[in-house]
Amino acid sequence: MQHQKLATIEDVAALAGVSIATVSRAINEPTKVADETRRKVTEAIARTGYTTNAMARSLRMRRSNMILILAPDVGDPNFSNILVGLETEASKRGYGVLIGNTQNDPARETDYLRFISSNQADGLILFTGHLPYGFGQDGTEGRLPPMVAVNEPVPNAEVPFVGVDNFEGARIATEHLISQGHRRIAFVGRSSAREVNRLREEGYRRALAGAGIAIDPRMIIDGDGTTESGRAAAELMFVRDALPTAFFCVNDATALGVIISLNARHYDLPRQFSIMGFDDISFSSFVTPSLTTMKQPRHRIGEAAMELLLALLAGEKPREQQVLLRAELIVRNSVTRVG
Amino acid sequence: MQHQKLATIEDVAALAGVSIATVSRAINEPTKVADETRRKVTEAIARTGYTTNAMARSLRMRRSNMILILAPDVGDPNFSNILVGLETEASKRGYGVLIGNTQNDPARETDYLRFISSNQADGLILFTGHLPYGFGQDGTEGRLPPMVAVNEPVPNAEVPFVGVDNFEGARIATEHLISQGHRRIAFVGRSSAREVNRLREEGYRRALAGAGIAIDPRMIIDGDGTTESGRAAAELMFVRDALPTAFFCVNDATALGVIISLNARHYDLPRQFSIMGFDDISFSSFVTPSLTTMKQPRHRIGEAAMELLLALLAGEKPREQQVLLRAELIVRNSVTRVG
DNA sequence: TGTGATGATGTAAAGGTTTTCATGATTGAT
DNA sequence: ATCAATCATGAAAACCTTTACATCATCACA
Repeated sequence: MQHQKLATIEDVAALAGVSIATVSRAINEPTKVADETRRKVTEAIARTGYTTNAMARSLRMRRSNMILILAPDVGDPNFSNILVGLETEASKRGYGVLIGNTQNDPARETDYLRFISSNQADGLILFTGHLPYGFGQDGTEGRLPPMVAVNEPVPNAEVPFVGVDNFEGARIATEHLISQGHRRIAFVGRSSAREVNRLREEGYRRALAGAGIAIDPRMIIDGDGTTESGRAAAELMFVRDALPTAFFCVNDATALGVIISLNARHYDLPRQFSIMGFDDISFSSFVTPSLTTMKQPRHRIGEAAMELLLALLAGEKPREQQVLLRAELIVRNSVTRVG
Repeated sequence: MQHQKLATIEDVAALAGVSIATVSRAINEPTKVADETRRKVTEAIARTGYTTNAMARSLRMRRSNMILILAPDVGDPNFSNILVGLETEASKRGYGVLIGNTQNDPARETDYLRFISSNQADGLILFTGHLPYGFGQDGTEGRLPPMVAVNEPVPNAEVPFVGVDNFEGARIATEHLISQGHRRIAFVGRSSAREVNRLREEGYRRALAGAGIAIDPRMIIDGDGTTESGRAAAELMFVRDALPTAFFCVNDATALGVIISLNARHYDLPRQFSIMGFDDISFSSFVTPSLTTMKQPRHRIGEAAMELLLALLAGEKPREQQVLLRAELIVRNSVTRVG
């Protein structure tokens, strides 16, 4: 390009009057070179404006110091906040992050593997909940790079997972509703296909059982986690004519749907119904009534995941197969005392 | 690492019984090699599972096929949706995207330059609104890589800009309010420091002027674009006792603040006040009343920016210094007819 | 048949590092 | 004074490509 030719290690060596090997050592293992020599090299580097060519370095070292992040939807706000944590930690350790938006398209997933197989990335962070399509096929078998799953665990695979403790979080959320006097508590968002939903339902059940409250199957409504599914679920409850005093929703998006439905029916919230969410996404504090919810420590999840991946990369064995971080109860206005 | 040794071009050449030069050509300029030879090479590649080593390739070609994206806040939802467009277009053209979260920290900005100076990235997308701190200093002067600014133009620099047409969008928004019978229209979010705010205010003024409505300086309120600033602005109007019938807010976050303030004062929206936003961020459709706003074509902005950068990279001269995309009026419930 | 052009392939250099191994110098111990 | 150990440095190989240049065969045309 228009780049004028950059200084190479040879230019530095010439200017400092030493060999390129010495320059390399002065940069990477400063203790192994004499003080005086190091001084000369340092000065020569400053004078030439030398920066080491990452490509040559990666070629030689067989590692790129890059991490590939594979996510089904980069636009998802839940993703982007974790990304901040991932990026922060990576950058701190001298790694760069490469991002791949798969849209759940197998072709794109496969396509991104070239970054791995061509040595452009040393490790992999998976938001997809499954191994990239194309792994474990033909010759690539067994050449899986170090990787860590975030957000969504990878079933049937030895991939360490970092995420929020959904079971425990859901239990705490439900217990909060119980502590406010609620006995008829709906769970909105049952889905056997989604591990996250399953775990949150488990936590809900555990809390009810712990309080000696019998579980009413009519209080458990299917849902896929979208706002629309929350709206539909609330409507369904009116049809069934089995009304709770509180809705525990599998996530904030679902809770929003429930609120929209109840507002449309002109109920006075939270006086007539309490709503509890999970995730604490950005608009949860702005909706009316503002949403009481469980906050995911997204930044820390990102940091922890990257930390784990870099440890793996350094050859350490993971001590645990999963790292679960605690969700935090955020009390706002959508839950109120009853009875 | 645990990676077993990968096949190199030499393995392929040996298996196909040709030289490595021929293999390289078969891959990169297939027409330049005989049909029969190409067939043999293709088969050998399949058999060995060969993928070309990107590092060696980049080293030799002096280009990495990577784009660095520098953003002050990767968690910002406005950013992440543009990112999807950037990524889509890049990926389609065989480029990868590297992301750098600067948090407006000069040290981090400088740090990310190593990706450029070490040849790890060929071009730069800037969300920061200014050249990275450290550019144009000392020796690096004049070694600016191809770059494109997005979201926020870079003042006093020859950096092509891709973004929404703020002036025109604000004009359309204000005209919409006028078409609904509004005459007393406030502008919330004046800021001389922010180019975006300045342009939107310009559009607002033009629309009023076009309709022959005199501008009342009490109707123009300062604000930095945050939700809190919107709330404060609305409160200020009550103090001043100079009330409009409609608020045109510099962005949706500000509009949200205005809505929160009006709701808290128990006004019936939109009957008593109309509110118009700008941006169409995710929760705008969920707030009550749902927000009438101007939608930024974020995906297309991303695509257009990447397209432009890749053209620059290919040596083309940009035809225009800026590419402005039209915002689209999204009519929801927060604006109603008056008078 | 001879000549020049065209086409397919191979040889080798270049790209910029890191690192092994060798070399000499210096130090410390005997 | 001798020998071994340590230390600082340099020469050169290796990492894996792409590509300029050379070679050789083939073909068309005179």
